[in-house]
Amino acid sequence: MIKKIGQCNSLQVLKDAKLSRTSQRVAVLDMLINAERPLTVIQIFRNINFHQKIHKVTIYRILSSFVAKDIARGIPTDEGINYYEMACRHNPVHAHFYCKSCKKMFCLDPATSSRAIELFADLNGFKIEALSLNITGVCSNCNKGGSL
Amino acid sequence: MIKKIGQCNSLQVLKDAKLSRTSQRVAVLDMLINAERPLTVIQIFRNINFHQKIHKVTIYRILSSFVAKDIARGIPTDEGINYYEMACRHNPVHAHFYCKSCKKMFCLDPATSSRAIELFADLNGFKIEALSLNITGVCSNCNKGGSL
DNA sequence: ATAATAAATGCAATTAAATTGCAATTATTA
DNA sequence: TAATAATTGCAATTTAATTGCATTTATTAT
Ligand SMILES: [Mn+2]
Ligand SMILES: [Mn+2]
Ligand SMILES: [Zn+2]
Ligand SMILES: [Zn+2]
Repeated sequence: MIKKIGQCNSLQVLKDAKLSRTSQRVAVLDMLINAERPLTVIQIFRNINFHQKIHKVTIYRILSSFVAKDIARGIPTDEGINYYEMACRHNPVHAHFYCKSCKKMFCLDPATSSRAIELFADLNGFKIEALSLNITGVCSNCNKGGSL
Repeated sequence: MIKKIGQCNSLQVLKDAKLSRTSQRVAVLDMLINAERPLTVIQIFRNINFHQKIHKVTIYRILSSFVAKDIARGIPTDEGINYYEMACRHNPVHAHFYCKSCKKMFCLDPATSSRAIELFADLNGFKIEALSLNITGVCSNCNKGGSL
């Protein structure tokens, strides 16, 4: 499991991506930048709306715009829920672990992840747009009754 | 990409799993056994209902029972749709390629897949229940205008 | 073979994530 | 500061999947 290291400046990220600077986008982006794990739309919605009111649909649209601009990436679970994380240079594509118990998603070691990903580098004729390696199970905290 | 080799007998599979033998279960199971790629509920529904009437909800429930008994496994896509394939001894867990264009899912080489999967074998304290390695993109057929 | 019991199915209604249309608001640019 | 373009809020919709319940079908015991 890794911890986020690299930090980005949300205003700079938006400027580079040529996305207009709205308070909603800044709020969502700051949340992604500071998150220590991928977040769902609902998690972002709840956290932001503690202080600021943003419509849920807006968060869907903001995240879609981030994904389109390669600012963020979406990680779908077995259970059909999308988690989002930064897709900046500090955070290359990597594998994830999803805990069915606490519903948290953990980022897995990027070195091991990239070794796995490289194995599928040449699927001749097939154009690869995204690769996801997801493990589902129960996290160590939940295993020892941590969710109580 | 691989082709299905191993065959199973649907009646025997149901008996071994202690699932009662209904015409609906036999139809769904035969379809999975003979499929050359994973199928969605809708695909199964359409194919079966060409000759036999089965309610869509029944297919959902049948597939859930198959997954619970490890007869089949579900493979979710980026787009939130579940594909199903046999989970018998002839078909170990492996990676998949999902074509966004034609919506077909392809099974990838199980040898390469298992090498990738082994890399994540020991996540200490984390109980692994499922592992999925999914690549999304455009298949070779669609790449050369095959979907036209 | 028949009756009793248990399981599976069909149908309608529901859930929940995600998407869309459109009017109102906000940001960018000239 | 005004004009233009983009974004947001809200309501309605879409769609995969799930649930409750009455009916039908399969399994089991007699
Ligand atoms: Mn991650
Ligand atoms: Mn497969
Ligand atoms: Zn957990
Ligand atoms: Zn294709």
